[in-house]
Amino acid sequence: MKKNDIKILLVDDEPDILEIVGYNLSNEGYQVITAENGYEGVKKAKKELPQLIILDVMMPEMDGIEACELIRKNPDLKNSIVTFLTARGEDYSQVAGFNAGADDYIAKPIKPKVLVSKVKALLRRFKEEDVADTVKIGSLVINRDEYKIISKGEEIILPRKEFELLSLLASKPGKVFKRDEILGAVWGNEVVVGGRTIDVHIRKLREKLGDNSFKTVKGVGYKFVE
Amino acid sequence: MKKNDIKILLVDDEPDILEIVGYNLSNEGYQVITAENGYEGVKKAKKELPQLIILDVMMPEMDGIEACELIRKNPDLKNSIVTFLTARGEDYSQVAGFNAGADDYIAKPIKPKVLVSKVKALLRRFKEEDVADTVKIGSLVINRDEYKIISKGEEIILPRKEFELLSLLASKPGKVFKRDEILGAVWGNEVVVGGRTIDVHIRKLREKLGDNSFKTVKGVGYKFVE
DNA sequence: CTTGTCTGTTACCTTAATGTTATTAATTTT
DNA sequence: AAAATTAATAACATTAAGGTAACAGACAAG
Repeated sequence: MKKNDIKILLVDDEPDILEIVGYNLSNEGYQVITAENGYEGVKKAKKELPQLIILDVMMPEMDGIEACELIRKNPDLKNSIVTFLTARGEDYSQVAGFNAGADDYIAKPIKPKVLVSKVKALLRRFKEEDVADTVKIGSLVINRDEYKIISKGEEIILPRKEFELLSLLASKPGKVFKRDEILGAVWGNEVVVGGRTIDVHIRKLREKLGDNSFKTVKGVGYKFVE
Repeated sequence: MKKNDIKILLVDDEPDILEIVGYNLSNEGYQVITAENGYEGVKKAKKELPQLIILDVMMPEMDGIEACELIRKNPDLKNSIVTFLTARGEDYSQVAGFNAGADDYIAKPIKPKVLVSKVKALLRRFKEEDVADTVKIGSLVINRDEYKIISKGEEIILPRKEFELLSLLASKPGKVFKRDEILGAVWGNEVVVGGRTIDVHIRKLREKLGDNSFKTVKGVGYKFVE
């Protein structure tokens, strides 16, 4: 997602804040939408579906807490990040804010540089969560980052060797991997293990994923098919 | 920190201002350093490392904005407070000032009493921490500034290593962190510690937060789940 | 049909990796 | 400087991953 595709909704009743913060964020290339009270903020949030919503806690019409609760109830906005602006020392609003579903808060007085870097950090986190390091083969999702497999919607945690083996076979669906290839890739070239080792691991995978995916090619090796 | 240990750098090209403001601040017990243009101001700032820098926006040689940018580039001065002196109605310089990294501004004409109380307020703020850096993951709230966390409404204070470890794992819930990744991030790349060190710290965290959050992936590492 | 080769399966064993606890060293606080 | 807290290590316990042996079954060739 390009930076100028990112919408940030800024809700505060003080025009000064809107101007300074808005200026800095626009300057960074973000698309900034503003609202002057909670009611208007929620309305614009629903319409614009911003990635990030910055809410002042104290506002006329509808305060930030209430606005946040309403935003969290909207399914379209459940992936948006909500962060509060809170005056220093307002411990209560922090707690209430988190309870209402906020992800973070920014203390006033606002320092533009801190704000911008905080916004960047929040958006980075947002992006990373969505675009995990995953590979999909049919109904199988392999996530190297989390060392886990999702097969038919079921999350499966595999031990290292099994994970590596599956990972290898699934890296080229249809290709037959010879036994030496597999040994070299999963066990390492120097390591020598018994003749039945691969079979056993294949068997465990078949057990955990349902057999149909692993085909035996006698005298040659194994392959993974969808 | 005693009041007479506090250095304030005052940069303005008008001798009148230097005198009046300087007099009032000295009277309050602050140590006042002056400079007559931006260039000289930056030079003195680097040498004296004042806690507070008051910069006039409009100056010959080098204006306040530029001076501020230079000051902000110096790591030794990153904790110093910078505030501008700006003529009333100079909206642009306010915005530009904040953008350059200023913390506040003081409008001319200067009223000594207002100035002094503003300075006091700024220095008070300086003593407190910057901006609370707090992150929420599920029912866990991590406050990097205060090195404390809130788990299930309970406030828990963790020692540094444990905090860093939790902080790392929780920064990407679900991701499996390999042992070397953890060592690199928490202990530093050069440091070599024994093989059981991570386990022990994980164990302590499990004790304090209830085990369910930390999953072991044998042969790989650990992950945090909600 | 028989035989030999190859893979599947099971149960078991070994070992590597992690968990646990106590103790010591280092650090911070008072 | 003493006390308290935290960090690291060592030593041992526990667990589960990985490997193996032994046998069963399948398949192809003769």
